[in-house]
Amino acid sequence: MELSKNFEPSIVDGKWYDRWMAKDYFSSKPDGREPYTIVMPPPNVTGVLHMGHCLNNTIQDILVRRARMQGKNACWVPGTDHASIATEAKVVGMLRERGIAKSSLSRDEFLGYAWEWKEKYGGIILQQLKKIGCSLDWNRTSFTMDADYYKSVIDIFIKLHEDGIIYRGLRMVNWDPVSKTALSDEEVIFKDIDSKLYYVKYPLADTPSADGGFMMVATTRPETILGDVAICVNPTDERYKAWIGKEVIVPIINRRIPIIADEYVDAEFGTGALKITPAHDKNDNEIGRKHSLKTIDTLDENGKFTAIDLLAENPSELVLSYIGVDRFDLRKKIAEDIAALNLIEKIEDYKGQVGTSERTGAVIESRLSLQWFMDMKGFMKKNPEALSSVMNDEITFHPAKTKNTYKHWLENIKDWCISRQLWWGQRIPAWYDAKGNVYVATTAEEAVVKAAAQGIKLTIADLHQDEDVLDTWFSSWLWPIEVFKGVSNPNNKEINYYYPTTTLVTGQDIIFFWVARMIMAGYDLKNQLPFKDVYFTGMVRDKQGRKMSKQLGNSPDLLGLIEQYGADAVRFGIMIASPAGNDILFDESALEQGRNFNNKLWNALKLVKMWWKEGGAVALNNFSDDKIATHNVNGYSFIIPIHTKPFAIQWFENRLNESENQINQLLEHFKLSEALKVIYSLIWDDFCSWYLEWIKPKFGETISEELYAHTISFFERLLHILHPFMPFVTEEIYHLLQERVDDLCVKQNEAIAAPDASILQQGELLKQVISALRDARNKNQIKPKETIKLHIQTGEIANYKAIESILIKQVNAATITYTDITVSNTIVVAVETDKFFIESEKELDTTALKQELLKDLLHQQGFLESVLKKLGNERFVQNARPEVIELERKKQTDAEARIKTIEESLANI
RNA sequence: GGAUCGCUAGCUCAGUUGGUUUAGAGCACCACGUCGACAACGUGGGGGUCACUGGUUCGAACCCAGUGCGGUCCA
Repeated sequence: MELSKNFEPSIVDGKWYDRWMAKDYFSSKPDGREPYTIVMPPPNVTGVLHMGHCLNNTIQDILVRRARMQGKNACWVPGTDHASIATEAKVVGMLRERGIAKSSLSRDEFLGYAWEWKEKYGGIILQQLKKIGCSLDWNRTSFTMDADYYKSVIDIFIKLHEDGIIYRGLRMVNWDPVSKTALSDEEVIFKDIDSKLYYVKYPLADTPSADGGFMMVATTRPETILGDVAICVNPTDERYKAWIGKEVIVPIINRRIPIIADEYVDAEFGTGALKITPAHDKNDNEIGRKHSLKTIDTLDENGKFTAIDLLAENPSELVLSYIGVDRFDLRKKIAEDIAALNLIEKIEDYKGQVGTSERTGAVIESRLSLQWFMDMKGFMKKNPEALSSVMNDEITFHPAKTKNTYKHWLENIKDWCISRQLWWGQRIPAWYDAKGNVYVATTAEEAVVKAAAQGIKLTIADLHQDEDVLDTWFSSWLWPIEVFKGVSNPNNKEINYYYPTTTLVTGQDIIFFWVARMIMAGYDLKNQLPFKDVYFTGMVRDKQGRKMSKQLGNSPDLLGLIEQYGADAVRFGIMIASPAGNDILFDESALEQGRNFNNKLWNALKLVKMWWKEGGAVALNNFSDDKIATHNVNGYSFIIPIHTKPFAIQWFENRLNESENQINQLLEHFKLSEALKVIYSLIWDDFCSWYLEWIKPKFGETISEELYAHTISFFERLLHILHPFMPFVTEEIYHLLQERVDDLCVKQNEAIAAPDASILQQGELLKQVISALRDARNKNQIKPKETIKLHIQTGEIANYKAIESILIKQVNAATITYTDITVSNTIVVAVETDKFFIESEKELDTTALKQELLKDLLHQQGFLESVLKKLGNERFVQNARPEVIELERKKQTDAEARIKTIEESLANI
């Protein structure tokens, strides 16, 4: 078969994915093997594949494919998250485009549209994962709103309520006025903003004159002033000691409020006096509670002014005119109106921070609201393993530094607000009667029973269900358990086999949202960790280190890249530049490198196939082992091994064993990027640049059956090692190397022999000599086509006998001879303690040669000096470990020998 | 403001408990090369006071302290 010039992924990729699917390689069932389980972090059901997913899922695929080849029962579970707030926002947007307002729909109508949307767009992202080769068990595809899953979430809510962990309460929450829902602390992103600091005067009450003095307060939020209930100062602040207990007047509303003292106030900030607005600030609310102050709410759920709490005070026309004004306009308006009263001293520029909604970007309002919460401190008391298991590495975080972040969060954990004022999600199973009593139960029927148990007689008609749904993460935290039905059908065969899962791969950004909570759920519900290793990826950024965003337009079109470079090249590109836990600077040139690597493999295939002849595939065991024999060289008798195997085969066999051990070690430690680098260099440098060149026959000649069989077998081993990283190209070449029925995808690993250090060393010497001689040729402008005569002066002729034929070919020598003395009128090259004399037709440029040697001499002398200094230090000789001293002695003798060699060479010129 | 991580070649990063030839790789760069695998390539090459200042040690990129710069998380 004629092979194309380059590897063509677009033709190959889909073909193999279909075949793997047809053969059902990715589906897993419990059996006697050790399981290797990964649950995919479920992307938003309406999401599309981006670079972050690509990185994340490529890593998981590498781990899963490797486990599969190691003979483990690999199970990788796909699925999607209903992503309550994000999806609802999308559906609302879609409806708006169709001219439908959410407010005009009933809950059921809205959910109808939402499900329709989900069915239409829900699967897209999963289909895209097939394009990058993800070997997921598609039969297990799960969704966080599947019927069983939904019910499990509800059941867990009820259980935790019964445990006293979930409660309902009126608390300060983070309120998103755009999506009109409460958010958890984790969903609030703090951003730096430029704002103004307003210095407002609060006139002192009960003073005879209008100009009886005032309290000056600096605030960034004058729009909340009508909700002020006190002014607070630090009790140690000398400036204000006399004021404590007096009253001031709130501008515009003319409310009398007290001046109180609390340690919380920072005397350094602003004027040292803080206005207290318990309805609109978390800290103010704390102080308000501590000092039993009233709460006066002046902003509604849309972030617009409301006067409901003010009506009792008989507010002025001016106050009433604010009704319905948005908070940001209100800020300007109220500031102006206070200024008109001559009560603003000054306005300063101020750099502050505000919380914004992770989803809508809206500035968050702290708002007093009746919501459902989880008592996290109480929960942690019940499940202390959630922290200890991570700290003692039962659950190992990679990189380990993320442990600190985790610890800090858990030790300062706050209650989790789990209710959301949305419709898309699991509806809270709480039922209210007319008196406002609440019954937590799966159904209204059960709620009636619960009420009866409390002696309250109700019918279903008397109850209405809570309108709110649960935070998305309140369902995601069950993911590793419920994808195996561990909640809905406890102790089933699957959960007992696959759980705890093996490895979790996810972004650092959701360590609190998701990772921490899965660990908590694992211990609370299963009394077990949910996974043993957590591999955190960094964020994918662009070349300049900027976050990828729609606005910047710097997020590449992933599917376009796959089309252009091929899935393997994309996988390579993203993995080669991805140190564990660090952000990845994505650069398309890495994809080019991946594509070039594909071609390198492809061309190696073409070369090897050129050597194929009828009956070429010969079993390896047809060839006998090495033996030891005496050998005659130049009249001297040497004991040297007679290799029936050519040196190239021996060397590469050992090189493979060495590398494979190294790669396994790297992968055990999740150093995927480094492992790929080792594989890349093993294939490109050792296999292609050295091994294939060493065995390459002259044009028109063929290689021996032995060489051919070994080469095919080496190539297969390389493909095997590379397969988890680049599944398509490796499978394709595996099948092109020779006719076969099996697939690389499920080929099992074989035991790796220990490498023979002496052969590896000899290989290194050979490479070093070849490079040095080529360098010398290059520097002396000997053309590649011109042959040389090579004279070798060495104490170890045996070292060179086995590699002579390779050396001749690689440095284009006509002859090789061994010599005891310096050969005059030649280029001299020193490697280790051996000398090489290049005899050539070419006129020699002795000055350049001399300079080269002098430079080397200087280097060696400097080196020797540093070694001698060490050895001359008495304390070093006394204290250092013997093997370290031994090593330094060897360095010394080596350097001395080399200096001698160079000096002799210089004398010869 | 608190916590935390980092600073090694032009760029992105390795460097395992301090000693392994006076620091390694890939990309980029320079020179030469189009002999039957590969120019998306080959063969060579140049390039770093390991952020700075002190300390511990026979010995420091590595350990300790401080300074500077940058990132991330939390408030």
